[in-house]
Order: sequence, then C-alpha cells, then structure tokens
Amino acid sequence: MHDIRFIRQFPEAFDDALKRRGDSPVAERILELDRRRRRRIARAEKLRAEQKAASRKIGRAKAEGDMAKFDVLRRKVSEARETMTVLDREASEADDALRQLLLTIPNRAFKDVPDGSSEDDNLVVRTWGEPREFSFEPREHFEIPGVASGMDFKTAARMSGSRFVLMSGAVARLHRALGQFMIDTQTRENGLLEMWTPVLVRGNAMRGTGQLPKFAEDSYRTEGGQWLIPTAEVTLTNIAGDTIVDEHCLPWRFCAHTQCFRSEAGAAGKDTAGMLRQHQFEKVEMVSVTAPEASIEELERMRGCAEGILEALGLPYRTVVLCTGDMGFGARKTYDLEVWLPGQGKHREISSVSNCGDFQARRMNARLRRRASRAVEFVHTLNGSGLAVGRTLIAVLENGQRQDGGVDIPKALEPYVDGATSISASGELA
RNA sequence: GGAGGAGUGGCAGAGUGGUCGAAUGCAUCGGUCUUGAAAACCGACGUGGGGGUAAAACUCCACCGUGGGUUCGAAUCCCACCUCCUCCGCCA
Repeated sequence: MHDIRFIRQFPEAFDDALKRRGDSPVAERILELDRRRRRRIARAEKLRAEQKAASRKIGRAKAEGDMAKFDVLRRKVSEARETMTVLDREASEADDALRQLLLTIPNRAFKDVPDGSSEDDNLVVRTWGEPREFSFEPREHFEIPGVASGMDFKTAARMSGSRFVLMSGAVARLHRALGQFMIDTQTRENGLLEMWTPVLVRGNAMRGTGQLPKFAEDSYRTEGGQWLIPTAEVTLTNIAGDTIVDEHCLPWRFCAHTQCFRSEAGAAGKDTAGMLRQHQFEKVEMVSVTAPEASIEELERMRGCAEGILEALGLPYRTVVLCTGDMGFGARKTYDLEVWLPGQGKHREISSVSNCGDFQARRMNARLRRRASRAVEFVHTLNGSGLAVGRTLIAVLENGQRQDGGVDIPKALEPYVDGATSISASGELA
C-alpha cells in the first residue's frame, strides 16, 4: 500500500517507479480519486459539524424546558439529515475506491535496483563455489538410481493429482534432515527466533502481505474461507500487524519451518518433471521487522543467513539482484539465490530475500513508537527463504550424485542422518 | 455442533441516551528532590482523516470488536456478523 501523501507530492516520481516495473502510470487516476474523496469529506464534515452544534443546542433547550424552541430546532436538523446521509455515503465510496486501487499497485523499486523486463536483466552480484566436474553425464534428481525409488510421483498423483510427491526411506529422511538443519542453523548461528505458525489464515492476513486481492488464484482457499499459506512470510509478518511496538524492541527476527501451498496457476507445463515445482512443499522462512532506517542493512544480513546454508552444504550458487520487471509485488529490492543444478545444467532459484519497506506495514498497520519523540511510524518488513527445503534436496542430490548411482551426503547433514555419509545406488542410507 | 458470558486507549479497568475521546490505576516520557538510584511529588501522554502552515500553531471530523439501524443526539438502545472465554458434546 502506498502513501497517498507521497503520490500527491511526487506524482511523476510515482509513475516513473511504475514504469520501471513495466506498469502503466496511474498517478493521475489516483489523484483524481483523491481529489474527489477530499471534496466529499470536506462537505460531509462541514455539515456534520453544523448538525453536531445544533444537537447540542437542542439538548440545552430541552434541559431548560423550552419545548417550543426544542421542536423548531429538531425539525430543522431533521431536514438536513438526508443531505448528510448522501454526502457521507459518497465520501466513503470515494474513499473505498481509492483504497481498492491502491491495494493493487506494486511497490516501488529502490534506486539501486537494475531496470529490466525479465530475468535476463537480473544482475549477478556474487558467485560461490565451483560447479563440480563430472566424469559422467549428471542426471536430474529423479533419475538418479539411488533416489528414484524414494521419490514416487505416480502414487502421489493417484491420490492428490499432478505436482505432488510421495517420498520414502532415505530420500524422505534426507528431506527431513535438511529442514532440521536449516532451522537449527538459523536459530543457533543466526539468532533468529524459532516460530511455529498456522498454515491456514484469514483473508486479512493474505491482504496484509500482498497476496490478496490481486493474486487470489495463486493460493488455495478452504470452504470455510480461510487460505492455505503460500509461504510463512504471511504468518510471520502478520505477527506485527495491528500493533505498535516500542522501537527498542526491534528488530524482530523470526524463522519458521512450514508447509507451503501454491496453486501454480499460470505455470502449466513448466518444470513438470521432478519435485522442483510442487503444490505442497516445505520451506524455512525468515522474517525481520525493523525500524525504517535499519532495513537496508537487514536485507544484507538476511541474504547472508540464506547464503550460509548453501555454503554449509557445499552447494555452488550465485546471488542475483532482481531487476525491476522480475521483482515481486511487495518488494523494493530482492536478492534471489540460484543454486547450481548439474542435472539441468542451470542455476535455479532456491531462495528469495526481499526488503518490502513499509509497503506491507501500511497494509497491516504495523507500527513502532519512537522512544524519544513518542512518534508512531510504520515499521519495515523483510522476508527471505532460508531455504526452500524441497529444492535444496534436489540440489544436494544432483550435486552429490556418483557414477555408481549413489549420492554423497554433505558433511553438515551427517549429524541429522545418524552419521550416514551417502545414499547407496539401491536407495539405502550408508 | 449445543448453551452461556464478554469485547472500551500500550495494558488493566470505570462509564447504560446529551459538552465522553472517554474517570482511575499501571506503563511510558519530561521535571523537582538526591552524590547516584529508588521512593515521593509536579507535569505530559491515543489513532486516523479533512482544512490550514514553509513547518508548526490552530481548527474540524471520525474512531469504545465490525457493519447496519433507531434518535435532533449513541460507548450507552435495536439487528446482523466477527472474535475471544466458560461449560457440554465430538475428537488428533
């Protein structure tokens, strides 16, 4: 949600920001709605003030027992009432219209975000690790002999449909180990507070983080009207919603390991093989809530928390800054971490770390109170994957695969799999 | 699912038709006192919006769970909804 005062003051800058993202200008439309809204409010309030004053007089007349005066005044106010009802309604309609429009406009990118229209314009800012030299043709994760038996898409499809998986044995175990390893690392080494959150939320929470109203078709809704979260960003960020927190309590740094649900509408035919793109997956999510002046630095810290997992697992990756056209709805700046997948011979997104500025905070009314001035202002919110568990499993399997069909397990994971160092070609931990 | 109770400022908690944005307490902030701190005392202290201003000052409007309604006038009366709590039922 945008600050209407900013748009009033800098309509050109506002439209320029939209243009950078490839969207058409709306400032003129917004300002017209705003003018209409303000005109209605001014008129309605003036009338209300008069009516209020008259009411007080009526009260006084009655108290003094002057019934003649009482009746005259009362009739007069009665007549004005109808006009006021109309003006009131028009004012609130104008207000709603403006609000609805503002809710569908994406955030403005920071100045240091590269302009561009697609992922081709993203900027690589860091590369870590060397893709391994294979003495054989590396396979995609689901083709690796030691993995195939533990990753069953057919059975999952029979009960749930496409884009679901049934994992078993060593693969299931390794997947669980990854989630545990990630959340342990984020809490022990990076000092984030572990949270356990609902995965079903009200529409209001989805609106707060920006999934609604515009992207309803991307998420699942229950019959009762609740939504399955597409990411724990929704629940973790909404912790700050509708609160005023003392500034010295910030930053808040949360993480949670949850199931995530996405309809993947519009991704038909994309990444259909393997478990890269599933309707249900696990993710360890990080969320920070900071004072406005601290969010830029916090983004770098959070990015480091995500990168640290890949490095601990020895997975080669690169970090890119998303260009304006590739950024998500609520972000002012986003880093994507792309892990090297030898089976595909490509880098694929495994984490996305964003600074949303006050965009989400405005939507959910998340504020802080300054210690010295007692002033209240909106907090800044950030979120990032730390990391997507399913995709990390893919990366571990593809990068660790051996010619014999087995997979070497990263050292950091050994404590989480009873000291096993590999999965054999027959799919056993060894 | 059934029955009952309740939702008021950062928190607790008064207030049942007329200057109520709302007593009081706690918390917070400023000050006095003190070597310092505590205590005590004095003072300040809601949010959002409109007008106004260079910015203030100032001024108006709204907000007592949400949305409607009654009334000249609603925190207070009526209706619907939401949420929470208690008891019963069911249940991982």
